Amino acid sequence: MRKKTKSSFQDIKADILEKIKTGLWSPGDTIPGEEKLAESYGCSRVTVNRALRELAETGFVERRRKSGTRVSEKTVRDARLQIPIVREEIEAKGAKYQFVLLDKTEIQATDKVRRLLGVSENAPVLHVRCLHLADGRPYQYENRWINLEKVPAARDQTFEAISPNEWLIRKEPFSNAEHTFSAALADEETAKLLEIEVGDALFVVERRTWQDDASITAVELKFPGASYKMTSRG
Amino acid sequence: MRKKTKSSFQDIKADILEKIKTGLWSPGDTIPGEEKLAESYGCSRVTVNRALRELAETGFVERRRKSGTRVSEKTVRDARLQIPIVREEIEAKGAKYQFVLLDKTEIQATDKVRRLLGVSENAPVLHVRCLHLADGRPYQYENRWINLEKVPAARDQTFEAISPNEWLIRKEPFSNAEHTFSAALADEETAKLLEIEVGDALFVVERRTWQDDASITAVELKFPGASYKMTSRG
DNA sequence: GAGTGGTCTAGACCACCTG
DNA sequence: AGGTGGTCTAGACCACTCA
Repeated sequence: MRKKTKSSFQDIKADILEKIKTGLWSPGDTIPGEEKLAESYGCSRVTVNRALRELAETGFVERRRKSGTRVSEKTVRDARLQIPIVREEIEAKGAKYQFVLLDKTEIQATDKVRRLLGVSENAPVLHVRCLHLADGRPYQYENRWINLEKVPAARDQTFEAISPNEWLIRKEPFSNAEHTFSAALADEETAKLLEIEVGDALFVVERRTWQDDASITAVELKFPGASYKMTSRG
Repeated sequence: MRKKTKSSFQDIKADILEKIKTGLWSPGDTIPGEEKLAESYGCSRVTVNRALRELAETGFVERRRKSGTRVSEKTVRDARLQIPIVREEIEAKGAKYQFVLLDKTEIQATDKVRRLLGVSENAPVLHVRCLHLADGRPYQYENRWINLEKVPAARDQTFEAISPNEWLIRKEPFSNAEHTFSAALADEETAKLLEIEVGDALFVVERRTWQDDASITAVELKFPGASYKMTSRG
């Protein structure tokens, strides 16, 4: 005899999560199969499947054919980080956004750049440096290399009306990225540009962007460390 | 007349993504409804639904009842960041992990701590400081506050065999966290502990953890900035 | 009110993994 | 070889939201 309680996959998901959180099902335990759960919840197997699939996506359980579904021995934590566009970040604070193109030079890939972009020797690369301002004060120093083999149109862009970042996002909207965060000390040039002291703390973001294994751009972003924070919830 | 091509939701997902990436469907465009797509792919509507649902979860499209599915005007990027446990991070590098408990004191919440933990005045808080070592060298300095109202058992823990972090994870495995990353300069105490110079760069992670709106712990982690990097792909 | 996505069902077949 | 999850189908009803 079935329970006639109406259940959606969300209720089932919540119920299973509850059992895990309270420790009724502990990490490492194998939980009942879809068929059994479907019967006990009085719903079809597909509904249970969806609940379990989503719990697996979130990392609460691990599923394998034949051996069944287990509660994860969760150790590493996944956090979702939103990397904002500088302009939006500044405007969100109610400040006025401006940016200044410092220079734009076509170069041949040096060793460092070749490593960053993964391009071959002597590949044409556009080096762009600019400064982003919030209410007229330096906010971020951007040091960027663009792979001209992949994005030749960048050569003809002045980057006066639109920043390289936004231009690239518009041009190649769907790419993969790798972000690296670190801390460093301001050297003389950076200090001057950001109007801070030599030796002040910098928060550094390095981003490499590619599409279909071909590198598009690599960028180094430096923020005055005393004021900048990046936050993620989850 | 239907195409008889066999399609799984993954193929459909890939096909739609392709149409978006090549610009055939541009940001802002409304794409055909599930019914139409199902017909053109020669599959059932549920299959198309799953493909679209997953694309919506990833942020490529936005869906609304009645008005349909649109290609996102994607601006901010979501990156998945994995915050490792120190011990696992060190061991993954092939180094030997050790940790030293510096001190452990029960205090009454100061203003700073009250703000971090969101507890009331004079709430009992455990302040723990420790140092994590890789191959005997300082790797991370941990400054932690634990809400004793929520985790009274922490009072009786010596934190000699197991670090506060791992103990808490075992005790309260499913909690929410907020991470904040920033850069700072080493003060005298931190420099001494991490065996670096005063004024060297520090990479700072602050994490606040809570469960059901009740704060469990807040921690400040400091790494020598010259060597530490945190990377996310996606 | 009507159109679109959101979800459910029952039954089926497949694919993978483990014993 | 058999058990478990993975996916598909056809049809159905619901819920939201826009006009």
